[in-house]
Amino acid sequence: MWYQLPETEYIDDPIRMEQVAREVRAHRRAAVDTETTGVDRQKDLVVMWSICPHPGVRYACSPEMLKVLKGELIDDPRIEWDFTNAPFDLSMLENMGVPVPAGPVHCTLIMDWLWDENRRGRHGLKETAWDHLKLNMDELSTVVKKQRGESVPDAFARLMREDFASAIDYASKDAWGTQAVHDNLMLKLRDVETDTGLSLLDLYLKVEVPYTKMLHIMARRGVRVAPSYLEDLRGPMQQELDKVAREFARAAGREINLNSPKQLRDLFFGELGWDPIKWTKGGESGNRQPSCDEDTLKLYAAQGKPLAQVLMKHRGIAKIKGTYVDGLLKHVGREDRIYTNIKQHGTVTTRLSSVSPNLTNIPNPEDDIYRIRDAFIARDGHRLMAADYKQLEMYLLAHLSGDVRMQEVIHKGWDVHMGNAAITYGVPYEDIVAAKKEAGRLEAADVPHDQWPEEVTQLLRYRRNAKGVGFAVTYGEGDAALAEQLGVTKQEAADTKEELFDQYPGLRDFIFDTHDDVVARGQVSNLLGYIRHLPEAQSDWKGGYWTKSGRYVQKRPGPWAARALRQSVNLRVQGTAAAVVRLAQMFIEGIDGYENEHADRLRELGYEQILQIHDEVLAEYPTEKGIEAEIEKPLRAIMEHPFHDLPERLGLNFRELDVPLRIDIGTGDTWAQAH
DNA sequence: CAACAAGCTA
DNA sequence: ACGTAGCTTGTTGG
Ligand SMILES: Nc1ccn([C@H]2C[C@H](O)[C@@H](COP(=O)(O)OP(=O)(O)OP(=O)(O)O)O2)c(=O)n1
Ligand SMILES: [Mg+2]
Ligand SMILES: [Mn+2]
Repeated sequence: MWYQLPETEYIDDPIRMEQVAREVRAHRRAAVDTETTGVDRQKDLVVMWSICPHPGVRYACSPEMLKVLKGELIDDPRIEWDFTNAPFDLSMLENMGVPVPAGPVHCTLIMDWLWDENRRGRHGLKETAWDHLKLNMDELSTVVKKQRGESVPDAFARLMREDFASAIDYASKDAWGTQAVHDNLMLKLRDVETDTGLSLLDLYLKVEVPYTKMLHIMARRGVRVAPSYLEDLRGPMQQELDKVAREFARAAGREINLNSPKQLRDLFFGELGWDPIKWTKGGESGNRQPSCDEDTLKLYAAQGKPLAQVLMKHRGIAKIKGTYVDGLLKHVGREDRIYTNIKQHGTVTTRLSSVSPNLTNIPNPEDDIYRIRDAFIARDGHRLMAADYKQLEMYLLAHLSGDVRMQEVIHKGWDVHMGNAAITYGVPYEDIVAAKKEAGRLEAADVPHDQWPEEVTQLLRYRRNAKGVGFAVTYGEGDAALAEQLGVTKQEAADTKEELFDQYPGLRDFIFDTHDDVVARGQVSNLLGYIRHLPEAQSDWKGGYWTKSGRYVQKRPGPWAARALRQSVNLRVQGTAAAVVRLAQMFIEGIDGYENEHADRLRELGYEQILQIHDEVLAEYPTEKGIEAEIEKPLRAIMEHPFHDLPERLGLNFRELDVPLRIDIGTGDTWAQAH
């Protein structure tokens, strides 16, 4: 069935709008798009909106007509809503007093991402309408000549004044296009069967659709910060920066922009004749230059070069100030809260991403001297609770690989990262266990971190480094890089790697099996069936032929294929971790289809999740005596058993993994304390 | 404006 | 020849 683009109709009459509402109810669906005063999700308002209940019509409506949407449609659980970038439009509608719809919320960005995760940057309406349907969506700039420095919303507002007919035509086309792309992608997703036997449409409808709404609800809550905490850091940091820059200029004999890698490179490796130690990646152009990064500076600092020492100091401060002090303050909005934009389609592994600002890379308090996470606090009368999975991807590796030794270690409650630390750094496992225990005691006694015994800090650092080593090695790190990371010779690094893999022989098999699979099929998937396409695993191979002199040249992956092989292993684990957290978050929220008694209890207790940091859920809860123990019960029940109803929910035949899942819970007045 | 280097997180 | 997955800042050179 194919429809021409219908004529547009402008609706500004409640009686006519009621008729449109009847059409929506009859079709039980509508695509909606909003034109707004700006792109601030907390503040901006709707200046015109469009609705499309079926391909034969398209309406542009005045803001007043939202009363009918609100009064008659939005609370009807049978009506399904289609958007392109649902969280944006839902926010704008909420700003106009229209609540979150009771029915399913679809988003073509998510559909297109699920269809092909590698279309990054091309999931938008213009691109999908063209790529899937050869539909040409107007750029606003072709309808109205955008003036210099004018934003899209401003240009649309001007169009409304200068050429109203074009404005309603442009606006209603987006709702119509959204509907068309939605319908097309529904069919495409339906026809892809995944490795678990589910179709992509199953995953979309049963997991992604409710998740869109859940994430929107969470994102609207925002996260409170103490602006004064950050503001108080500014002055001292700037003074320190200035002081350090003067020291550098004195030692160098002239003024240098310490933020300019190029000026520094000319000074160090040109003028001063230092030997380059590392080279930059050279990016797309492959233009590799001597590097001035921290690793390099460390080496020269250790040789007693004051320029390197001073520059390192500058770097540490500049980064934190630019990104986390000045940067975060720019994003503080209503009620001293930061509202990050959470992208459900932000990664190729089904993890989330967080932008403007990114709240998934706030410095870890363990070695952040400015304790930026202390600026993150709860609303009045509340505290923060962080729940972070223990060694999540190691646990999942144990399950996915079936490695008996790793499963045994986990069943006994031992810590895989500590075990790896013991091997890598040659310290007794028991000492690291004891250090962690001691750290818990010190934390409870409110002893400041800089007063902890050096021994304890060091042992904890071993665990953290071993975490990095363990994942790096599993995901394909080479001997040279590991040698660099550990500060040992290449041979020693190779031996350490051997020893780590020998602990868990099943890991090698898991890695090679995954490689074989991705080479054979050009794609891999996580435990639920979510797909990652890796065509380079099939194309970029070298060798496999006989030379003229009769020698066989072994087949080996080229650089692109080798990369795809590493990515394939990582996807199966990281992607499964993302699934664990997705399901847990929806059970916590008790969102559409994920209603459960634990969620009811959490709601009753006033528990509200406000952030996800990949394997951590951060939440606010009311300050009441003994409430933590009450929250912990349902929270653990949910997070440690995310697959408990998978047979009923998705028809998959397991409820638990071969290993348990465990979480660490921490609470405090600040995010730093909650860790 | 895009490309790049650097550095922060999981 | 390269652990994976991200985002933001500041400089540079068109
Ligand atoms: N350098 C790193 C750090 C983390 N991760 C991935 C794997 C981890 O399992 C997951 C979560 O990060 P955590 O810091 O929470 O690490 P773990 O959950 O493994 O350990 P912990 O018990 O300390 O939480 O992110 C990774 O791939 N590479
Ligand atoms: Mg974590
Ligand atoms: Mn964790």
